[in-house]
Amino acid sequence: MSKEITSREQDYSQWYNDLVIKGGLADYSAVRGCMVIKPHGYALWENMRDQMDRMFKETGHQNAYFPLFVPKSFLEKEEGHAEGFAKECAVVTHYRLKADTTSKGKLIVDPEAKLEEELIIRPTSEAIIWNTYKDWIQSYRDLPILINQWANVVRWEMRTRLFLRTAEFLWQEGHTAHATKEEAVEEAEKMLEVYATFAEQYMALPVIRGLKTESERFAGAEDTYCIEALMQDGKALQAGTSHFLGQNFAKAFDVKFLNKDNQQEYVWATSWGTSTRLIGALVMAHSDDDGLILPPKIAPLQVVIVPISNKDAEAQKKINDKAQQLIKELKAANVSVKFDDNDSNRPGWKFAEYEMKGVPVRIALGARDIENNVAEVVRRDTKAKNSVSLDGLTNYILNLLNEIQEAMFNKAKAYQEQHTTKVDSWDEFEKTLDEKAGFVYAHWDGTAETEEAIKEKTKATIRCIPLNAEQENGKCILTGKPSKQRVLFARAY
RNA sequence: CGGGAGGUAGUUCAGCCCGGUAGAAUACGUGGUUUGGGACCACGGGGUCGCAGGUUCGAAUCCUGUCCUCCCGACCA
Repeated sequence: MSKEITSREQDYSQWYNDLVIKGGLADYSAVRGCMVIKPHGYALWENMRDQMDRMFKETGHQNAYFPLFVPKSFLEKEEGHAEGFAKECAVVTHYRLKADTTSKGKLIVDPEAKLEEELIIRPTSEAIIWNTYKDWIQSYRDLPILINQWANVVRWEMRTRLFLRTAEFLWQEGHTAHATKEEAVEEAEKMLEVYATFAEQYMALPVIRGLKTESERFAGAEDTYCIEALMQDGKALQAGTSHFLGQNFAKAFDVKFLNKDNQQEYVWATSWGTSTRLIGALVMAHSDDDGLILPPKIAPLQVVIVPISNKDAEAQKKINDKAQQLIKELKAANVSVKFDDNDSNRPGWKFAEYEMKGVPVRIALGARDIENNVAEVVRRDTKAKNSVSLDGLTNYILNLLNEIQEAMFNKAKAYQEQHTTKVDSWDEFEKTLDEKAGFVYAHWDGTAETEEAIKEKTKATIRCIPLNAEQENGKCILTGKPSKQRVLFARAY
């Protein structure tokens, strides 16, 4: 990342937008606040989705699908939930258009076709799902219900940004119902760990696991667990959340079950979600000025082979034959590989193009290499070039992909550690945020007022109260009141 | 909703101050030469200058209105 970019927020925004657009992930669309996810970006999402889906299934969940439309009255039922989302809902009021008799070729909303009850385009699905669970649950034998849905949701945000905050986005949302509080809490914590594992092992993105403060909690939740990641501009990004919903939705939708003692009880609930925002996290955490750098485990394309064309037909044939053989071997080893022999672009153009797209490994093959029985192998993360023997090249590539995956995580981890600071005074706190940015661990007196005052003064928020953190007596940096544990502060997206 | 910058070719933009034939780069098409870090030559297609009024012999350019986009704030479980 260039120095100029760190210095100004606007430049960083520009840098990020360029990476997303030139990296071929997505583009702005004709619809305000919505983006077009292009094939490269969608393939990346599919890889992430498939991996997470496997992990959900391994933890006993099943997929299902619920309606896009939520009747307004459903959304109203859980008060906190309704308030939290009311300001950003798209609303369907009519079901028909008709020709405008005063203006040829134009359509108007048919006033005759007004819906009796407005439909809200889901900003999240708790309401419609709990309305359904009511019919599914009678006895403790019906529990737990462990369901996940892959879907799109709409939140009418005032300001949007590619992947990070779009009006419509793709996500998964898990919704579970349990017989006991303990089981529900365990579920929420288990899914947080699934997210953290996915982020760290697949996205090469180190995260901090924690609990949100009351003011940052999900609308309708008792507790919100989250994973927080650090971006290269020193700002934090919430990368996934898992909520313990208590009995709030069960009470709102009257979902009771008969327990073993033949007594009616409200069901305990969780919900958890991650979205295409993770792609934004990936871009901001790993990329450099030459483009995206994608972790091998989720990169849509892991290896690209660029032939260095040659006028000599025989030499050219040798290059192509060798490339085909390589492709066969790599594919057999489950590596996704592309041979770009498109003649309309020269090698240099291709090098730059695949760097922009973040392909982890590039192999260049020219007549000179064939003569020496080698290939030029370049890794995207460090740009290191190596001349590698063609014998055993497939094994070399397999090892290299693993090495890149690991190196990317280590680099991001080191960055996070370097940009994590413990502070004990207000001056130190402000100075760190302004001059160093990143995560800041500090003591807080536990009140919402102090949290708000700190946000007001510095724009920094409490990202989370870290889980399993050491207990330590200290004084709140703002009020000086006693505190037992440091919390994680940062300026955030 | 406040502050700022913009809307001209598919894209990025120049031209506007000082009114007079609609421009560049890039992308695209055809042909050729090329190919080890974003090639070159030739020819070609492509724009009612955001929209609506006004001033003028004449408006991308000046005036008024209006719509939209982007960035920064506000907002954002």
